[in-house]
Amino acid sequence: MISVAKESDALDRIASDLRVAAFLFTRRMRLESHLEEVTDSQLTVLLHLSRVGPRTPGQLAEFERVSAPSMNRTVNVLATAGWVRRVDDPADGRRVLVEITEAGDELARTARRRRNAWLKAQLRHLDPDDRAALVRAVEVIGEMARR
Amino acid sequence: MISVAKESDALDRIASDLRVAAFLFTRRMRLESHLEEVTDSQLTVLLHLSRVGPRTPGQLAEFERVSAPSMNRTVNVLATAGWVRRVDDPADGRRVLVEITEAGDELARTARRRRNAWLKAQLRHLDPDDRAALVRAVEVIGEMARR
DNA sequence: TATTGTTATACTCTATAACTATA
DNA sequence: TATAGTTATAGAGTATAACAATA
Repeated sequence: MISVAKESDALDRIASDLRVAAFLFTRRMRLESHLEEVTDSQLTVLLHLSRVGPRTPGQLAEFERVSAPSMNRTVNVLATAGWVRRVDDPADGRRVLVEITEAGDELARTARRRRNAWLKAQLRHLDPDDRAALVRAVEVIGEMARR
Repeated sequence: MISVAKESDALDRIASDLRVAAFLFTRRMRLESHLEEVTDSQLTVLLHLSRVGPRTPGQLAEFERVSAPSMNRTVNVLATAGWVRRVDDPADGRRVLVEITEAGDELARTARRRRNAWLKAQLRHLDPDDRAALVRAVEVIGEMARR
């Protein structure tokens, strides 16, 4: 029974540390983003659209794991700013496709570079073992988040 | 020059993947927290106070990497709910200490258990190599966030 | 004058509930 | 009746600027 308790304690420790690290890391990245035109969440949607092409609001919400109204607001902001446009789906009158504009695509590229600059500088100084662990952990964390 | 470009591209890829993973993971954990009495940010402050004892609002803000007014709002919510109290520093009239109450300490313990449940279940199914990579990566990410 | 805490203000992110239009 | 999108509403988190009190 002792080993079961130890195992549970160890997992507890990892869980707490991981949660705190992810939380602080997310905040720190937002701080180091130096974005002016869009917020972090907005840029994330923009980058997704840039990579995968037009998507419905519902698909975007599911992918980003947020509610439909929440995503709708983000799309509104992006559309008002001219980074995306809504296009009616000719095959189904209920559906709408959100499409990145040329200006949006341009912005996504430059903003992504700016946003990654700080993090890349951090990664450059890691030793190879740590970097390898990080790469594997990123996959694991991503899978857990999406499972 | 090619290898320099490759290195930069590789770092770019890791940076993007890490950012997305941390972002989604944080959202997913908030979703799986099942907290009613406090939000995620509030509980984080509560747990910190529970671990390290009374701290000034300024110290809390610095530790959590948020602005002083932002932390002040969080402390206000916690104080109104009775989870913490403010105590004047007798040695320096400008300073205030934020102290967790007994009820707050009790809440912190039970809420922490509830919040970790989902994540622990995920961790339990990882194979040992992945878990080791995760542990090391958590240290690395935490250091980057706080550097 | 410098430091610590707080208030004022404004904006983003988020969710649930309700509503509209189409299938 | 079910689905997709949207609007209405409300609350939390965040920052900058301004203010108050004390050292």
